[in-house]
Amino acid sequence: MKKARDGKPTINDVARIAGVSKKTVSRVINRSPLLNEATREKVEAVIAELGYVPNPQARALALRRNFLIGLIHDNPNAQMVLGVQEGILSAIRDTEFALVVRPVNRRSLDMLDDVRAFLEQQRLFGVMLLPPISENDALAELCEDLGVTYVRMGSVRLDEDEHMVASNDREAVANAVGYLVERGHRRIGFVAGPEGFRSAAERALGYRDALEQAGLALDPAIMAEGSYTFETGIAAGEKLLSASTPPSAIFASNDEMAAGVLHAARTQGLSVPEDLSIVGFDDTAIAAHIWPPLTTVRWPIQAMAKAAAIKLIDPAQARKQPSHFLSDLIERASVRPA
Amino acid sequence: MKKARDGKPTINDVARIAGVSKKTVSRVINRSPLLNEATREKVEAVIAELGYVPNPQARALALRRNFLIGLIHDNPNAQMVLGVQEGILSAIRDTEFALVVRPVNRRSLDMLDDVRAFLEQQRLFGVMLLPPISENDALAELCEDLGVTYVRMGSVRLDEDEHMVASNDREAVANAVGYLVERGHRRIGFVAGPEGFRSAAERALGYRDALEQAGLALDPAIMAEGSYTFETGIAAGEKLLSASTPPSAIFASNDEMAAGVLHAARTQGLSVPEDLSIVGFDDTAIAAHIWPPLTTVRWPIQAMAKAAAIKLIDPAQARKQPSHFLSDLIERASVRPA
DNA sequence: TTGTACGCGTTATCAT
DNA sequence: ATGATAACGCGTACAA
Repeated sequence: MKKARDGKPTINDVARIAGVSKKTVSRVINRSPLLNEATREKVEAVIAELGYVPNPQARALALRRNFLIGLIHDNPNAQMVLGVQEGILSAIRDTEFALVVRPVNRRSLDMLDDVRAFLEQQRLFGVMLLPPISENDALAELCEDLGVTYVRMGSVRLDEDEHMVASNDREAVANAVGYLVERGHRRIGFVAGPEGFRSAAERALGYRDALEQAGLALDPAIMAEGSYTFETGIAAGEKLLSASTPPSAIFASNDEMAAGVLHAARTQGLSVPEDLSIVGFDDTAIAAHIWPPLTTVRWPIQAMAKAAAIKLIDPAQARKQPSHFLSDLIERASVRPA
Repeated sequence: MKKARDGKPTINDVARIAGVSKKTVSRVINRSPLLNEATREKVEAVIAELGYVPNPQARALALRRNFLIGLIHDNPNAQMVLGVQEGILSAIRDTEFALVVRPVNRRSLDMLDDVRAFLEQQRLFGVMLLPPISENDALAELCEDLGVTYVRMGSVRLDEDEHMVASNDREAVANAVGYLVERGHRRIGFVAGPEGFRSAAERALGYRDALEQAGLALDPAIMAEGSYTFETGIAAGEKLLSASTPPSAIFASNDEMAAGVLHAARTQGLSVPEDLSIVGFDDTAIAAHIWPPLTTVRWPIQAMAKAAAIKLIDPAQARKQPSHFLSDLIERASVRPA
């Protein structure tokens, strides 16, 4: 019999000192109902006294599953990734789960192999997939094959409810453009996101919906595509503003591009919102810090991430978690009536 | 004897099929030098064939240490946290280490208890501490007590080299202000960061150094303090610009406040950089996206984080890693000669 | 209600 | 150079 030598106290130390068996201590830890109240209290006292904390590695080995949940992402934007991390943390706070992050490179050819190696090596409890890589069905399939439960975050329903948490970008954009229509804008330009991004496609659909709803026709002359960057936003803005009949308002599919449009407008001597109204998407930090502050659409990122994490770790609660979230329009100062 | 039943193959499966003992397989995995080449190849063939990957939980248990490194931070800004995560990942790529993140609340009274619980529960290999909480000595002491190795990132040398990776904010700010002096500015305002932040104090010292070096006197009328936010930047800007002799240039201790100063200038009808030059600090996303793009100072965050991670996981390399890093001045368009 | 004996997958000790 | 056997800390049958 060894004493509590150097390291942390173990379940054996607790059992020995409390004068019970390991199993009893184990029952106390796992809140087994069939336990004598007196025994429980005695054991709990010893646990407190020793400052005993169960070793998660040993638990993981015995239970044949660990308590790590992974976040796999391709850095869509820093604000979003951090928001997700906060959301997950709020779900696992006061549990034994921890969050391990794994940035990957979407453009890399061996991205899938990279993820596979990661999952096989770490044997995570489950993973969360962030857009845009969450849109990759092969990735979800890989998780399935490897027996790693997963939840995908996305701009639209990509999977079954238990594997999915979605914002409804199409509807959110339709609302935002509708907001412009309500304010009298009839010539509304659109800056699309890059092809291949599901979010970009959804947002484009939302734009069409709103125009159709308002009885307005699509006009390619005031539509452009960017790649979600500031620079491509400038280029898109220049194109739309040089149309023979330029728009009185522009919806850009993300804030970076909206900032680019703003820049292009300013370069052409236009005032925002006096001469041009602009609406963005994402509500990243830029939105509030450019001038004028940008009216934009915000995902409830933390709430979505929290719901997703709960789906992952708590099957009992999973069904009760919403799978669909509505985005809010954040009204700031970049829009005025036509 | 069990077959490779349902789950992943184990070391036993490999040993049985290769016709050797567990220990031999273990030796192969751990690259023990005293091994017959033929045996090694035979075992490696079986490993490849089975797709065997060692179980990290079992290893952790046997070795009595795991391979998780923690990142504890209080979200100074999203860009920085993500940069650090990337840096750490580049250091642990192709190793068995994984990164677990733990955001904490600096203002919470039980922040220390929170971290203690986290460390006791997860038993991490080591942790990285980000500013501003890395400046908290009690936190470092806690890690020490719990036997968790740590490395702190900060704006100045806070600890011994093996526990520290520092940018030299004082020198960086002195350089930035000197850059203004070189361009003929003699009346240079300063927006300090909040009291209690070591970085704020260091940056203020850098400002004083530069003025002294240039033979300029400190003038409280063109100095203000903010709390690293956009709004406090506006307030500070308003104060400085309403001085009886307003500054021709302003150094703000971070980009958010610089953006606020820019906003204040614009509100007062001033053009930047024609009427006022502005320099910020951090090179966050805002810096490049406001108009005019902000000249600012950039930490080599990823390089610092990578060095810090190597110090943590590889004692052999630790000494060779630099502990001090120089920040770069990023010249954009918010400065012009006086 | 509580305890005994064994398994989880790996490494370490000490032979051989 | 290789193997038998005992840890590592915890959970679970199955008994008692």
